[in-house]
Amino acid sequence: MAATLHDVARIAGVSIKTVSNVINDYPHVKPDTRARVQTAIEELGYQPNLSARSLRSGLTGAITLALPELSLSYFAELADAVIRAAERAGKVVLIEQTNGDRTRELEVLTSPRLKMTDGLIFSPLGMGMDDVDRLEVPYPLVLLGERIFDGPADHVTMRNVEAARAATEFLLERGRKRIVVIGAHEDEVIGSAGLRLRGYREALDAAGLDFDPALIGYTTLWHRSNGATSMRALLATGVEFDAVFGLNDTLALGAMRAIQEAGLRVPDDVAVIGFDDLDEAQYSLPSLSTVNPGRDEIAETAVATLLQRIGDRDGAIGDARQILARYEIVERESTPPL
Amino acid sequence: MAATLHDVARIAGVSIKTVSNVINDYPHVKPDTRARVQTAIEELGYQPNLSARSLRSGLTGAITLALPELSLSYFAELADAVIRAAERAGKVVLIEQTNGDRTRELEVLTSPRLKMTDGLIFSPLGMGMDDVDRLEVPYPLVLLGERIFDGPADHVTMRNVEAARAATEFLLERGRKRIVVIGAHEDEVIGSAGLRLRGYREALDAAGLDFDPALIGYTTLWHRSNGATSMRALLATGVEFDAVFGLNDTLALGAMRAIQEAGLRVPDDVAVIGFDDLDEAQYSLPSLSTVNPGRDEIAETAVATLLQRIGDRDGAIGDARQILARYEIVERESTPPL
DNA sequence: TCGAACCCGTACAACGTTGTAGAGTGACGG
DNA sequence: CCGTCACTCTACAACGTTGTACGGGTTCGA
Repeated sequence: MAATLHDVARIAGVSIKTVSNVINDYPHVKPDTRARVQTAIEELGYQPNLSARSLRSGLTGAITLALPELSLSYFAELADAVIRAAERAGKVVLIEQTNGDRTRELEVLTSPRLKMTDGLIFSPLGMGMDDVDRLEVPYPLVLLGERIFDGPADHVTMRNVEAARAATEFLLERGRKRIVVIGAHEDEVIGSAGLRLRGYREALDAAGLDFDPALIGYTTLWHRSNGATSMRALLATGVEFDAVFGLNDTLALGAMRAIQEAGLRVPDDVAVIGFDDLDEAQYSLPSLSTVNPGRDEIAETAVATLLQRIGDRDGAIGDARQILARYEIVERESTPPL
Repeated sequence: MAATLHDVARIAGVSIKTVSNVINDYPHVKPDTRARVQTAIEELGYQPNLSARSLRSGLTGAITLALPELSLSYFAELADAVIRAAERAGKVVLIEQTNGDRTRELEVLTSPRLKMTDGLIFSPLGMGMDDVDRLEVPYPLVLLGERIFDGPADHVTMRNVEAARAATEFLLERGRKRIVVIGAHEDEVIGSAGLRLRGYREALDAAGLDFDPALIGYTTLWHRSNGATSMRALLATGVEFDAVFGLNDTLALGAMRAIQEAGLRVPDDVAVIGFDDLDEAQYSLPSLSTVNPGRDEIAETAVATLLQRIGDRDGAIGDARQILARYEIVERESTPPL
């Protein structure tokens, strides 16, 4: 059986509270008492019982990260970044997968399992603005993503509209005029698809170009195969274009494959840009230009914000905050200069 | 503040133990008492305090999964599968990243943070056979991977040698005779690289072909760029070959890119096969044939085995077991039939 | 020399839960 | 009519930790 404070105390010949004081670096302990206790601790290989500590303190030292699924590279890389940020703060991360399913997401928000941790970083995909009040929860919560805005919780996200506009302008500056979009969602206003499409339209407007609905490829899911399928469908319509903006990298990579299959060359005939800056974007053929939406910054900020809320037991921080990460265009082979 | 058993008991007019009995479905509770308690529970929105329950029971209902990093697709997909399997059993998963660093791995094995969970599923990359006794730990442990065999813990893994042999034979059957290997490790005997290379050699032997060291590409890391670099180096030697066996999918995808850059065609000039059956293998151009090493089965078995050990407090199960998953060749465009 | 101030350590209670022991009630058989 | 048994519920202790309150000792200045 694992050693407890009592065991250590008995061996060191002190009270359990003194042992506790040594462990928690309480200053008023005589050096030789401290040494005696330390020796006993090492001798027994004592490690504190975290359940007992949690019960006493009300804190666990863990946080939950709820996201759609780790098989999606974007979320895997996000989880990686969150775990690293948490570790730097001495916290540990528990992961829940929702599959982007609204019901499951709502479940997670009220799951008793959350009580195993001190707070939640939540990246919903199925919930929408109608569910905004479900975010009114009795524990610290930081929201990610672009499904819900102006909710009752701190929200850390990316500059979707500006970044998408910048990506589009990046193509326009390189002489491309007919830019296909892959991954649009019908009638969506917010959500990654809606916002990024808005950025695209803003860039066209600013350049005095007309928006051509024939250039928009719709697909609900954002897997690579969806990018390829959507692109093939557009190619089949015979519409003319000289560039593609994939609303995320996997779509762009799928689209790039379809373009090449059709005998067109990237980037000579068609320039391609993605969004997310996944690791694999640098290894495609040709390597994929993309938008780095500040994922590491988002993870870092989300963890820091959550820990602040956890530490702030009397609500000194105040209302929900909106925090936006910096984005950056990453130029690679798929978008050559003029 | 959150409600406790005391609050519920007061409202329902019973003792806290009766409430506890209702919650734990203890049979001898009068129906109307039960109903009264249920009502009180719902009225207060009572949820049990898991820290207290853990303290009392010694179990947390969580397990730790320690792996190199989630940014590597293989491990992201493994984590996904482990989380799903755990969830089916009502358990939750906490993830630790080691970066495949030996020191960090040894740290994780003795980290106090492990006490937050009931057991560990451990996939080391830096540790080796010399560290085998470090696996003698005072908590339930299931080992994954091929760094350590015949250790003191249950071990769930894939049939590396057989599967690699099957992949090689698959190429041989399709008329390929000079098969490059990408991803070998100098002088490695076990480890994924060592075992898969052994399978490759066994297939050659069985076919009466000589092993040609000129066909082996060495690279320590298994990222896509390493596959590309290693392949370029081999191309530069001018050695002749008609197929490539990437010791994992990312290497194979990187190698495929380098082959295509060099003006060779896949699969006409060079057939390519990988190992792991990552999601992305089906979306490359051409799509990549590969070995499905039974990842889902490994995850499922690892969780089941760990939970057995956790439930087995008096050591009834006995010695460490070795469990091997079934593999399967996945045929795609990169390896056309004869 | 004495009180104040500080240092070091202890005892006890409490966090919220569940196991154990046992008390009270009613039914039933002898 | 009494003992037994099954049922329902309660009181209490315990899991291992830390906060609070306090007691005895030393040191220092007046």
